[in-house]
Amino acid sequence: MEANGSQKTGLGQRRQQQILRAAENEFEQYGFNGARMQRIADRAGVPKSNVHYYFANKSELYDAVLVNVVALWDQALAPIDPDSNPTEVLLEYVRLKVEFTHRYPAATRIFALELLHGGDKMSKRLNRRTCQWTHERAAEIQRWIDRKQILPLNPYHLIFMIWASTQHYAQSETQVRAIYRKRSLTARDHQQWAQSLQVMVLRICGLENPD
Amino acid sequence: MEANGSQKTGLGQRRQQQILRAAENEFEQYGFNGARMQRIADRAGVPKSNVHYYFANKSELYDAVLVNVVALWDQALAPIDPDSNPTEVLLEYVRLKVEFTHRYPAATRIFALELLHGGDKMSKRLNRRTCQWTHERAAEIQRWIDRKQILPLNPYHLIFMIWASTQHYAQSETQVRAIYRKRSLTARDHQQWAQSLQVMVLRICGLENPD
DNA sequence: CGTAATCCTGACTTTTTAGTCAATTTATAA
DNA sequence: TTATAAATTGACTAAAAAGTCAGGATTACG
Repeated sequence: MEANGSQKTGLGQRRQQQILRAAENEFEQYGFNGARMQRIADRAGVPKSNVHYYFANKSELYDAVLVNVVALWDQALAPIDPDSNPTEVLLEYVRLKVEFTHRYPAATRIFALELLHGGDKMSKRLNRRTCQWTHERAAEIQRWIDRKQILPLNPYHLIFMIWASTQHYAQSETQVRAIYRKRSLTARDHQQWAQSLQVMVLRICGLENPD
Repeated sequence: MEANGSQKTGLGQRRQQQILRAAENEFEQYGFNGARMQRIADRAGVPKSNVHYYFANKSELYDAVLVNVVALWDQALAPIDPDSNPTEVLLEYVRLKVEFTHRYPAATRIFALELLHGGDKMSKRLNRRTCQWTHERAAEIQRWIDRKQILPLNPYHLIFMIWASTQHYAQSETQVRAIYRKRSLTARDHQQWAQSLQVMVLRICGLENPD
């Protein structure tokens, strides 16, 4: 009768995933407090009690969604070859970050919502990883500055600027759409945004070669 | 008995403001759905029924809060002398925007929350004003480019980058604090952020004079 | 004063929503 | 085939929150 990790059939697993996806959309759109168990059930096409069969309560369901979100973020932090030169690293990172935002808008928005609400429910683990990643990256940037490979600047501020900007199309999509008078933002819109951001970052670092 | 705009005494007006401020904090912290009328009453130090005396229901109270937020935003959009040169305009705008974010964190976060939720409740009026302002500013930037006063770039993207970055300290305060290992962000933190952003924007536009 | 308008409030009702449970169906595997 | 576990579900309960209201207190003002 219990559900906690004791699914035997693949069918149960699939149903659980189906509910999880429905929940992700609901939480993205309404946030934790605005989300309704009934609507999540409706989205998943199952009765509400079936949702409770797999997830004891709303918090547990939200936590399960956050696990996915956090896993995605971990992945987004992962790469970047330390042997590359500053230009390559920066271009690649901006491109990846914009692509991520475009590909996982739900995860991006849920993350943003969590931060706005103080990130209490966000796992401590992610926080530690993010901080560590940031300090390492900042140190790397500082090394570039020391070696005169890029213009001097506050490394943390460069990282913040990239984060803030890359997420902008997801976080403020409404505003951007209103200004462009568009119903939705296409892959092309995101590509152009990525390109502009790349140019900006290179100019900030004095890396643009004007040919 | 009715309250709608029929206050005679200044005392009633003051009480209404007091409730409005309490509501602003509550909505900032919990969002519309997470906000509780009881907690708003507690914050304001009055019984719940007194809140209902001034605001018929939660939505009406939220709308009243949004009116203030929108008014602040209007104000933030207002200035900028068209006769100034690009450098002056950009420096001043970045400084103003960061200062605004620091001075009115509640308004900034409520606005961000609204955008994340699609901005349905945000007045159409603000939207039109914002769009108009943006198009005017973009045209102005385009003129600078045409006259070779600044390097070529997508004017809208420059505006988005400034918006996204200037708001970052309010929207992702949790993350920034975690990285800096600080309990709160001071005026000094914001000043330094403003300065960094100013340098970045100037470099993006090719306006930095390295003396 | 007096009285009328405004303001205030505790106790209440209503609505919404999360969460439970017993009964039933469906799948699994000996 | 049949015993057992897993999955499903409608009808229910409990809790939380919004919202109402009658009557009391306070204030403005002639």
